[in-house]
Amino acid sequence: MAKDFVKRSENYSEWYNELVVRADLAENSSVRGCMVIKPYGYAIWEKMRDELDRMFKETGHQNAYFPLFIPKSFFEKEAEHVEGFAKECAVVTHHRLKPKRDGSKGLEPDPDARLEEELIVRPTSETIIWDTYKGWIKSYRDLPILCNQWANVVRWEMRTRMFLRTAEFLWQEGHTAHATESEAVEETKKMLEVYADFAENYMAMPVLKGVKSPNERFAGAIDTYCIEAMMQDKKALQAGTSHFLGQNFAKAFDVKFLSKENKLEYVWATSWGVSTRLMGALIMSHSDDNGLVLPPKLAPIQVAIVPIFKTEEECEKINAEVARIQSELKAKGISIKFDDRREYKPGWKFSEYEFKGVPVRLTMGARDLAEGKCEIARRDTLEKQTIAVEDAVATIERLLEEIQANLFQKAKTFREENTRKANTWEEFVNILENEGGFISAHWDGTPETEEKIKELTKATIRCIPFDAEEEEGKCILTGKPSHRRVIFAKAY
RNA sequence: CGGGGUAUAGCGUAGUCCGGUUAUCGCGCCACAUUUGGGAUGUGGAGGUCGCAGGUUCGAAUCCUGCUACCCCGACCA
Repeated sequence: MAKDFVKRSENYSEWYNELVVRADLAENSSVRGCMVIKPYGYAIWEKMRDELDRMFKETGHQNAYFPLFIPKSFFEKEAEHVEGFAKECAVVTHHRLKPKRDGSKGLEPDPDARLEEELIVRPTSETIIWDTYKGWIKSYRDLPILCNQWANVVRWEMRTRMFLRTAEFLWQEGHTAHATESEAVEETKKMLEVYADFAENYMAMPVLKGVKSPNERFAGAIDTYCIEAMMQDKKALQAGTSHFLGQNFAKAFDVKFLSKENKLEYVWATSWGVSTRLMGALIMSHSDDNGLVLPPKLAPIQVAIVPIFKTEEECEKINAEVARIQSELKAKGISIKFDDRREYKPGWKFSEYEFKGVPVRLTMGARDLAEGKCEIARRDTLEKQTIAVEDAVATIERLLEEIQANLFQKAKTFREENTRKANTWEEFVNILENEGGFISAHWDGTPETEEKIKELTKATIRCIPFDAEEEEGKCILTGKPSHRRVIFAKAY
């Protein structure tokens, strides 16, 4: 079974170049470009979802749910939005099947059951939500509306990649409505901060915060803010986006309100989302040749306890000793898997918890028991130490914090080591070819130049960092003046 | 949608060019025994519409035609 994991996961190696991850999180289903997320993988998603959900609620948001199907006409109302999504929609045209008319076996859509108007399986919910908000908003007293939705969406991509780009994926999408532009902009920024906080403090994944260039902007947005992370193969991954939509959707769906000044005004909007792509980001940020490495705050199992015994009598004695440690850890809210399965040998279990990314493993055998000791192993560094049983709880608690901090620091150092400045085109191309990673460089600010650079090198502007310093320089491609550096990289 | 490739047991595969005994091997699975501090060993066993549909042939995993699905490279994208 274990080796089976290894073989299958060789498919994942493309994510890491040389890295091989033995993680049995998901598998392709027979449906094109979709994936089945297996229980252990889903447990990680649930941990992420629960933390994000808590953060959303702490910032004043509520959950709601909107329909999966969106009438085609809704998409036609916002010009840029249609253009952005029209090429990748799943379209429902019929509501009934019947046996094939030519008598061959199989079914076909019943021509009599054709829908008057086609339904689109949501690729994102702006349109149906704004159509709904129209009925909710009459006065400034109805604002702001701060809703979030946990849902699945479908985008019929030409090419799919496990976790990063599947035809159907799980995500959350926040959609807010505000009375003023400044309040909406503030909301957009606030939610980007929530994402950055989550990425860095829970996923232990450092991110760059910034604004997207026009080419990379969300279809229908005035501005798209994003967090960008660097994976272990030095490619960039967009981990989350927060969009300031201006009054585009309010105008398209005619959502107006009476202000305090008794004037009829269009509503200001934002939307923001993160998806199961974060699972890919998590895997690609920390994993090593032995499998997954999970940050303790998101690990479904934080501590695995493996007793080693020959006889049932030994087993009982060890279990009794371990039970105490277990109940103390549980009281502190630490999740534990106590594994005294007879079916597998200890070595097998060690490997299993390693490729599942369990942060800490506690092992106790007859030898330890006699000496009042146990062995503690940490997943991030693979170090093992033997300690006194009475120190186990405190040691594990400290280790979990240490691992969380260490993973973040390691990823941050890696990113810093692989972020370089380029001042000329030669330098730029040279870094891309030989080093990879992020490149901080000047750009003349035009979409044409960005497009040209992408064509020549496959590198795109990941973001214009919020903290970019004012600095006079020349565009690496055109030599035209520029006032700040932007971040280029090859991206997923 | 363009270019290239693949489809044989739960997984990974040999055999296909050049048609011919009972379709190969490894992992996994089941039983028993010995094992248990880093993925145990031995013996025995179960498991197959050779992607689907036609065709050629005495005979097809193998040759021909059509279809479908998946993978890789492009264009697209969270």
